[in-house]
Amino acid sequence: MPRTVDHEERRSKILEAFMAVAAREGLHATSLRAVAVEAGISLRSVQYYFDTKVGLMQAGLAALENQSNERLRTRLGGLESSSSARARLQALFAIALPTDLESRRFHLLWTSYAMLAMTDQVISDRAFVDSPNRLKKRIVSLLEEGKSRSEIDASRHSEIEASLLIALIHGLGTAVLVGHQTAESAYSSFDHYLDRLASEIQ
Amino acid sequence: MPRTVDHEERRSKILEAFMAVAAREGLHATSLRAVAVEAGISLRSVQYYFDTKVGLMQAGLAALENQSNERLRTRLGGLESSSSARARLQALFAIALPTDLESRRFHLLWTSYAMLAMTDQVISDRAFVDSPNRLKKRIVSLLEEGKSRSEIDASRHSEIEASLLIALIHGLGTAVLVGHQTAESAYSSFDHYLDRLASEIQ
DNA sequence: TTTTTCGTGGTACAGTCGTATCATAAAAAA
DNA sequence: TTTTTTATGATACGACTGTACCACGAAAAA
Repeated sequence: MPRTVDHEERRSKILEAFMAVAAREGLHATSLRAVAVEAGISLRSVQYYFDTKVGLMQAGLAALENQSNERLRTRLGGLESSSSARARLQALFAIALPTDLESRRFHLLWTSYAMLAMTDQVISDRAFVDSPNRLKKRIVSLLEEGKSRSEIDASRHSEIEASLLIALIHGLGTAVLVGHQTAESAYSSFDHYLDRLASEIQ
Repeated sequence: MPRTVDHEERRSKILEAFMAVAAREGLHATSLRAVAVEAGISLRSVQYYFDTKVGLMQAGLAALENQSNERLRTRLGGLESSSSARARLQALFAIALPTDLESRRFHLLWTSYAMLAMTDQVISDRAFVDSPNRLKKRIVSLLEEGKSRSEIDASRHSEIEASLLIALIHGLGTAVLVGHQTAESAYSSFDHYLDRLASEIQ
């Protein structure tokens, strides 16, 4: 068998092209031909490595979340459990806020996938539940650690606070993405929120 | 001139069909023919009242926001300035949370439009900035009123708090829409948030 | 009554899409 | 060396899509 090509390498190259096109033209307007051109290969090759378009889109979502997890892991790993809970939440926010190209891409595409999943049941994989669950657990343990160090009031309900934080981060991200807020005002708002989260209940 | 038909009535009928199809099939998969079938008219008539597809989509966004504003106005008008700030924020949240069909439709389509606007500049009208501005002003004045009644600590920055509230409402809405949270947990989380918003700073 | 304009139906056109098919070069297996 | 398998190219097909065009009934205007 002449396996002179690395399938995994080809697939990730195509997926990278897919995400690039999707971020530029929109997820709905991403054709197999455009992906092929972006990757510098023929349409047939895209078909070869991802049988159908649905397959490519599912793999695209998985790749998007993998990339995001990786990004979170590397950029947050440096100060994991060494810094304060507040510093780590600020770092998390800085990573998540769609300011640079990669986070913009993630926010845009993830939300597009989410809306797509509401009408096309083909997408609603476990990819949409695994990754957010992981993030929530991470934040919960972060809050618990903060409590144990008295950085966060112990009466806070970590599960609820984590849900609030995720929702807030996503909401501020969307606001920045569509231009309702500047990144600076979002940072400032989030800081206000953290002030209140850390402070004692009256 | 035989103007036996009410243009405005025809247009709103078509727009209603458009939103129904878009909510069911997805904004990206909404064809003029599908809208025509949904409205019970011919493709030609859709073309007649909305020259181009772009025109229909722009009018669709405007109709969506009008409908949402109307909904907010009528359902919130009853307790405007008579109830507490907290009660009004809870009512606002109940209206915005995508639980019933209409709010689900709004959240899904508005977010779809927002993502679409990131790649297609045809959509980025002032529709995307007018309506959110109006909502923010409404919340700001609501908070100011709450301050004047000592329901909300006077040291709160109303602009920032309004931004946080909008982001949180949107974020929780998305979480409920995609199934990351139940409506009940979202209500509970929002209540926790209001607790902290109302309480004194330590 | 004649003329003009409005509203609508039917349909054709050019383009794009995902998918399937056929051929073929290259490399491993025999 | 012969055979088989892998990877890729080129291309065709049917099903859409938005848009344009033509015709015609009806009702207002003349």
